[in-house]
Amino acid sequence: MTKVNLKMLANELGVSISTVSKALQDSYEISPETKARVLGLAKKLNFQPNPYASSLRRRQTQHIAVIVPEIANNFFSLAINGIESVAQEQHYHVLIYQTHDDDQKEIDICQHLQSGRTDGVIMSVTAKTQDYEHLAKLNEQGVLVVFFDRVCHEIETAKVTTDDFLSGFNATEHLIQNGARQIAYLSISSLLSIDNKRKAGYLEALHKHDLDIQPLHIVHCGNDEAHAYQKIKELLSLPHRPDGIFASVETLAINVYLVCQELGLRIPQDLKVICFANLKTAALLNPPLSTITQPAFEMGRAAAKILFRNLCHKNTPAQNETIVLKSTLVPRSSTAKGDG
Amino acid sequence: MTKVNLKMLANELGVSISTVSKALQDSYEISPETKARVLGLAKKLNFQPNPYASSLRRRQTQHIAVIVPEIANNFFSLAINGIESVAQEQHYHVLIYQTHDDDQKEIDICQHLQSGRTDGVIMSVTAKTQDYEHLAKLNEQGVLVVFFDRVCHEIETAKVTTDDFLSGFNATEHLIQNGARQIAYLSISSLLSIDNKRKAGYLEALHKHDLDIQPLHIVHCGNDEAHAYQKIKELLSLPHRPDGIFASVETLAINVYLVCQELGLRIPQDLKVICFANLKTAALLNPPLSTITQPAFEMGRAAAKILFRNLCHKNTPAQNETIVLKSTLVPRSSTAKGDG
DNA sequence: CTGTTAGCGCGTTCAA
DNA sequence: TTGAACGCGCTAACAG
Repeated sequence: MTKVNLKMLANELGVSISTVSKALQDSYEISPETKARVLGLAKKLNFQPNPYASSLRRRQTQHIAVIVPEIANNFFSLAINGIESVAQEQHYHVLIYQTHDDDQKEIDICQHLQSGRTDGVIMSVTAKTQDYEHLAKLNEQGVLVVFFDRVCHEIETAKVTTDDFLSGFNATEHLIQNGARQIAYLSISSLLSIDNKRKAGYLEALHKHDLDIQPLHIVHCGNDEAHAYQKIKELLSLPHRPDGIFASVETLAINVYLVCQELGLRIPQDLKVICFANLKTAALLNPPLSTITQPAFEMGRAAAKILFRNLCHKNTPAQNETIVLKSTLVPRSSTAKGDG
Repeated sequence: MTKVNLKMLANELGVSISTVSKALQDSYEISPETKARVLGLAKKLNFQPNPYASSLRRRQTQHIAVIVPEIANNFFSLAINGIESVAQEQHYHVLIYQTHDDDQKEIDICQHLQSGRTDGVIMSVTAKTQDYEHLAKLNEQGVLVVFFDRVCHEIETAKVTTDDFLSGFNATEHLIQNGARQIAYLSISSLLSIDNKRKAGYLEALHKHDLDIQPLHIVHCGNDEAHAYQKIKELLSLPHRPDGIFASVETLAINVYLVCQELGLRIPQDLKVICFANLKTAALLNPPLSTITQPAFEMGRAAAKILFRNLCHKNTPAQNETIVLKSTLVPRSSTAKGDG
């Protein structure tokens, strides 16, 4: 385990350090013969330049950071998958951080990332993030930021989202077309723009179809699973129980499903349900639920691509456009594969 | 965006660079007053030491790498969650790499990680990994390696697994006790030790109960989803169709479920099924399947803890024990929440 | 208690 | 075409 570095290679070959360095970078100032000798020995000794020395000198870390509320989540893990796939192509390395939806943790992480550990950050904010200073500061420090899904509109930077208003509208209309009249909306946080947009779409659909808005039918479930379960149970135990539910994220949908099992409510006979969910999860649900699926993998890839584009043209002004991808609504009739 | 570094702080305060450095590390050789001044200015200017300069000098990267086949997988994402939680406690940073079960990609990644980018690696090997040189080399280069779940027994290092033989045995016996006699085993790869151990447990259970082993009932499904689906469909279309199935990983279980839907096979009337699966996924399946759940999060935490323990005592010989955690078998009677 | 000095390993001038 | 020298920002040995 002897250190193999530039100096060592140089000694071995009887040339100078800078010659080796240049040869390894295929510089035009080095003769083909020396290049060959250097590359030969480097291969043989399995030389890898020290990334941190390189970073220090070149002022480029080759690292990007991904900050998400939770890794063990169908949406976010798929998005990370997409990000990682682009990073590999670019020979970049991906650092992962999770906030567990704790805004203080988000602040700590961002604070740390001002150290220059990464060239860029791809993130989805916490459901509790109200203060944007830590995000603004990252930008100021020259760390490129790209938001995806849970974006922060107050910061001027690139963003990748889906068409949440339209999805919310379509989802709600889908329920209406299937006969629901008392439709509830399950929210995680009114601080999240995605949540608000989906809710706005929901309200718009109710409005269009002249349906009343029941304040009791807009339920803030939060992130805590047990709490969400309880809230949903209360909702479905109301005297004027809704006959339709729009769950704005997958975890809530699963809780709806579980509560229905407990209360003995049949889907879709007693309750029409539509939810945001990953395709694979959706395939498992039985009785089947209509679902809206976000292109999580593609969102990750898109976010990473913008980041790298901006990294490459660091001198020119960054492209701060918002990319909006389409979610897809998959209707499922419970009759298709019923086993009753 | 002026650089704030040690030199800048030193100039500003009229002291030397090393004084600032030591003060920031709360060294005993610095007077309380100067410490206060230094810390004061550092806070004010929001100084963060450059991590790469630090790493270079201290020969410690503060990075660990996690290599898994797939991030978007219930088991692995939970394990990463566990790893990340320990890393945050230790002020370490987690680099993520996925192989997509491509052994060449695994080799490339390990090759790269010999550069000294990380102090340690936590990994689950590919289903195609046969050659262990790249893993051995990592070890030789002083990069600590800890395997979890898909371990490589040929390399002498710490490992975290679950009791796969016993789980396989119990799973199979569970099916037998529920009346199955022709039990099939769905494998992903005979190169994986976990797969082989589960299969060994399965065979042992058949043996104990004097049941014949049908070669056609041991099916290598591989990693490709479509291929697995096809294989399972063929299995369930055999003239002597099995009346029980043991799926060795979650993704295969889901395919069993889907094939049953397509072929109109009822679980458990026509087919008893048991599978390895995440608890949340298991809760969704309807009709319910009996499942075996690995403590993925705890496995991740355990692996990370061993790694950090070994990192702290880098001089003393590393602890290369194998930690074996327990999986839990959750039987599910289809009568509990039937809706037929 | 503080400062001077010497690297960590690499990339990049500028001379030769 | 090559090499000597410097510095990225930081830590650590040693002097004062």
